[in-house]
Amino acid sequence: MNELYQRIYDIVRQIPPGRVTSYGAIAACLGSSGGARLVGWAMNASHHLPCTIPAHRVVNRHGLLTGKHHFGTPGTMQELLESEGLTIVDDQIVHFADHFWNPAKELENPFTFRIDIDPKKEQI
DNA sequence: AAGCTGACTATGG
DNA sequence: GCCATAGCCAGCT
Repeated sequence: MNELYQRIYDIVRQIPPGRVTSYGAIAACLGSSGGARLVGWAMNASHHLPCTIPAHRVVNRHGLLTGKHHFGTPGTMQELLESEGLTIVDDQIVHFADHFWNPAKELENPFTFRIDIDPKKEQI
């Protein structure tokens, strides 16, 4: 568990300012597609952690600031993101796809999975 | 020990 | 695109 958490924190720490990613992307980078909730729980646990985790750069797949309520005061997460040059409207990141940071791609790890092929269309 | 909850996501209608 | 369902893992009651 500590190892998995450490890996999650390691990825979150590597998110460059002004960029955001999603729980699922991190989970997928670790190999557990269904572990998106675990990432959220790790973020929650990161609060009482000595090191600083930019959890505000992690949002859900819609770019919605679902975890803003866990930053002590609601609005902190949005403020942090806006201070990095992002725009948030209605708790949602504007041009989310444009600021999205894919850990599996940016980190260039071996788990890089390409979704070039569409299994539905291929119909092997 | 069993069940519920949660900062989630994918899929089917 | 929206709603309902299911799968997922860890922690808490």
